[in-house]
Amino acid sequence: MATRTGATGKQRAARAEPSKKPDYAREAWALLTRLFKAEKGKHLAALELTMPQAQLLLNLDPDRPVPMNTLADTLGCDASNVTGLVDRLESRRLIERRADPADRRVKMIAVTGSGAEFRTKLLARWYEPPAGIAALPDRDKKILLQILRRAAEGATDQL
Amino acid sequence: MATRTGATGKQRAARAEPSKKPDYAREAWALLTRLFKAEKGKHLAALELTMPQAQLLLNLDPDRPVPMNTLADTLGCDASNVTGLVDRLESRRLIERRADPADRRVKMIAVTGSGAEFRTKLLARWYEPPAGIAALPDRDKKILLQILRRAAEGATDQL
DNA sequence: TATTGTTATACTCTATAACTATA
DNA sequence: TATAGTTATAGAGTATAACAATA
Repeated sequence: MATRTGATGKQRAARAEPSKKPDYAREAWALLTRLFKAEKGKHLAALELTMPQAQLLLNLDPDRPVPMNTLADTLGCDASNVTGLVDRLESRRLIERRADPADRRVKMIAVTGSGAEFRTKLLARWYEPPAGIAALPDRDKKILLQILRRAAEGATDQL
Repeated sequence: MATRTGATGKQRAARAEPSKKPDYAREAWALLTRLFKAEKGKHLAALELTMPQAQLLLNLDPDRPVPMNTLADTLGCDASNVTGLVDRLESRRLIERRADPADRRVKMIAVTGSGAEFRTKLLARWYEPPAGIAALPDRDKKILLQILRRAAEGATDQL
């Protein structure tokens, strides 16, 4: 949105043809886009996880097993898909299938002891800000968060 | 997140054990992490592209074909992988293989006419900031970018 | 009948190794 | 011999459809 072909306010010259005005938000987002790719990739490689496996693990509560179909909903994928993801994570002893006494069709996914430990490491890394951001003065970090929170409020259910 | 076991005013006490102090950068990054997943997913679905296909397309210059092996380097994947990606994109007539007169082993990947058009749409979407950020007052956007640029400078080659 | 999880099947992405055709 | 691209193969992610067990 906001093409604003008029060309008026700030930008003095630079009214060649498309009359591009500086798009701060777009540039910021482009910057972040590149960062994300690199950061998440590093974490996944370090922990030998794939993105879907990490998502599954992050969406588990070590204290409360969840049915596989709930997991499929949470991850936004088909149930048949969850079977495979759980298979692989279970083979690493990070999670395990448990019976549900209330409904014998259901299998509850629980985080194992070592899985909980592993998940803690994952969680610590996953939201760790990139070096450049972590190195910002506290004041900047605070402003950054304030602005993003404002953005989150503004969008109905964006964040 | 943020268990804040201490339970006090601002901070002051709260020196239970982990003594968690508010981590602005971490919270900001967590916020952004969720946003990215949703945003990029939307774009890819809308254009019927997979992430690697989008990356390939974005890394092409419509005005200058590149050898496949260069593409493999750029994408950071194996050459055998590029073969398949190019196959699928070529079957959609978005790109095409061309001979290199200088070296008959090489195949140059060029963007087709409709491919260039398609890529323009992709590019427009790809770095489009989320609604919440786009809706921020211009002043906030500007500050956001300034801070991120500072972060980019700070990190040797982070961004 | 409806639901939960699995299996069968079919794509895509990914890497490694082997192969072709060039250099 | 070395390099560019392909093919063969294998494992992971994904969805759809069919199926078994259980509600």
